[in-house]
Amino acid sequence: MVSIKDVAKEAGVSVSTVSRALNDYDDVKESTRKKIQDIAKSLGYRPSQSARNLSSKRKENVAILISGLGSNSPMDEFTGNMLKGLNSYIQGKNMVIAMYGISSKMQAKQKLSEFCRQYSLSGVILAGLKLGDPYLEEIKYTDIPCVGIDIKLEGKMGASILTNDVEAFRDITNYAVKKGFFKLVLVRGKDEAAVTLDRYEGFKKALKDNDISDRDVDILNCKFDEELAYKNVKSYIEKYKKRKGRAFVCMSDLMAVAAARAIEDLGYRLGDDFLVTGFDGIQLLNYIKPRIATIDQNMIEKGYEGMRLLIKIIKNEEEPRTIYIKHKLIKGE
Amino acid sequence: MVSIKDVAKEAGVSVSTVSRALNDYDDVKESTRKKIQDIAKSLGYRPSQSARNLSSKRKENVAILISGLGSNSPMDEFTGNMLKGLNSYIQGKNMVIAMYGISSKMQAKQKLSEFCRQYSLSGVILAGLKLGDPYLEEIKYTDIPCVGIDIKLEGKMGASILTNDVEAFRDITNYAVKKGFFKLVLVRGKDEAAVTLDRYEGFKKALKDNDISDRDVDILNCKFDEELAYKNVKSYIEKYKKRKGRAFVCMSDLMAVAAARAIEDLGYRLGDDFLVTGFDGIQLLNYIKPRIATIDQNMIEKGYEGMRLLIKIIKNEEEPRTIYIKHKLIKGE
DNA sequence: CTGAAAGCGCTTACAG
DNA sequence: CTGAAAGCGCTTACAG
Repeated sequence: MVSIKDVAKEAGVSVSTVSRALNDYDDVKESTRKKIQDIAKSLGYRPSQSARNLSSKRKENVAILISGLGSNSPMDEFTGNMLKGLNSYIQGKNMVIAMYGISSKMQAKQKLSEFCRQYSLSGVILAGLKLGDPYLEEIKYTDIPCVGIDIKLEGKMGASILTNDVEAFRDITNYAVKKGFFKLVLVRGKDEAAVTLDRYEGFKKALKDNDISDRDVDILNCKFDEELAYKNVKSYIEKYKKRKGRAFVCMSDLMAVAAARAIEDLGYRLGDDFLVTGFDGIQLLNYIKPRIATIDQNMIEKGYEGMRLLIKIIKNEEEPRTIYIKHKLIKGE
Repeated sequence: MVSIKDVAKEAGVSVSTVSRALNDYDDVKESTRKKIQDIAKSLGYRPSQSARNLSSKRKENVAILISGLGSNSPMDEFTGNMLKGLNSYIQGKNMVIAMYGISSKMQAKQKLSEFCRQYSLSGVILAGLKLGDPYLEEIKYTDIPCVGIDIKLEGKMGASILTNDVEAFRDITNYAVKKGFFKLVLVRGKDEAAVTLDRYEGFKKALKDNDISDRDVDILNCKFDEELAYKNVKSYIEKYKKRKGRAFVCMSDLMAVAAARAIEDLGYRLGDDFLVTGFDGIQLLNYIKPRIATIDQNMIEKGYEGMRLLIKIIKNEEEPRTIYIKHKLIKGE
């Protein structure tokens, strides 16, 4: 295995010169640099990251820490796309990102700062964190740049990449109303999720936008559970048989798909008798007919922006901040 | 940041003793070890991986190298689930896995051995590799343990985790026949893909199993392309209007979904007039009615086994070899 | 512009 | 059972 020494020997210079030449220090004669670069290349020399981490202070090692990876359930589309986004940013930048699974349990055992020291990390992206996770608290006081995906990070080093759930849900609700459905049924997510509250706020804003009174609104608490959504929507319709013309405004696509199924199973026609809208923008919707309107959260973009911001923060070229990724309304049929 | 020195000082011993105590060497007095462990814990000490990599020969750093991550398309379910599987193996094992995107282009620029040296890797899992990728050739002669997911790796250090595509496709074809469909239409993938050839072989075996002659078989070349499958199936049926009772045996679920759509769009009934079978076991099928029969490739298990095998090989507890992950026939409606 | 030298935080023969 | 010391492969003040 070829080390910096081999390059130095071959080039007839000292290791310090090799190091400076390869790291683009400007106090190296151009001809020397050229020679060293050529030799390094021909030898297939690659500096050991470990040695670098050990000797250098300024390092740019980043990692994505994902909570909930260890389980045996299929990977959700959001996380997958976010990973894609991360990687598309560093692609070609000669960078590398490590991925670590962090359960709530392990967060309790090892502090984030310890973790970062152990793996020489100078910044992390955090995904899948839940309210109440230990790292959330620690981040408030840490000096390691952290970027939260879909979770608000506090503290002077905490940055966040979010969807503006309030506005997004307001948009989709307004869309339903514009389609002519003035009586709304909110298919709601679970209360513990921060997004539920935001989306609910957006819902209420849309009500105000359209002067819709609470009497024209019902709420089905479905906790982001498909089966529950199916059951609740079904029994809701059965209960109020004659009351067609309602829009089921759902807080997730999966609940929307379940709602649509319930409606069709009862013999009603989608988009006509009832309207269903979703939220998330998952692939599945491309295969369900008629097309359900939804909000695309643009997870690839979130991953990309998260990575970009993290790098900039580490390089001191940007300040930690919250970035809202533009959502996109996808119309239905 | 607390280092091994801090622990040593606090414990009143030398750093060598701390190192040996924490690494479970057996030449340390039990009381000393206990004291050191307690102090290390209370101080929140974590050994620096970089320092370890540099000083120690035996290391167990592993990484997953994924080709095709840099693109902007959504992450496919297979890769996502495979990642889940990997992580579920190392979960709780106090291990960590790095993830690197490797395009074909970058493979040409940096040899695998150089890559592994740069990041102190003692073994890698390779996913998404295509026939003809540079690393495939290099692996034949490398001494770094490599595990290929869904790709056959050669050489004394090459291991592979595969689906037995021949048997799996034979199974699903037999299933179609058992359902009473003796006239088969193979909806074929692209020729360049290794799996296409294997699945075709399985298809032919099933023909033999059931004494089906070539005259009762048609082949639609659809290249794993949904639109092509839709078009081809549609025009095929239109051409032979009266010939109902055929089974479209598809080499992928997505093509199967397209085929099913084509059939329904023509006004025929699925499972009755025509049968459609898939291959892969993607989530989408859970939402399409009637349920399309398929083969579940069990990607989570593949990731899990890949990780397990790699670790064992590195520890010299198992030899590199090919493992076929059991596929599962999922019946349709 | 270049080199000698210290040092990063560990591990591991070696000596006792 | 324990410690002193060398060494892993780099980076970076410092001297010239």
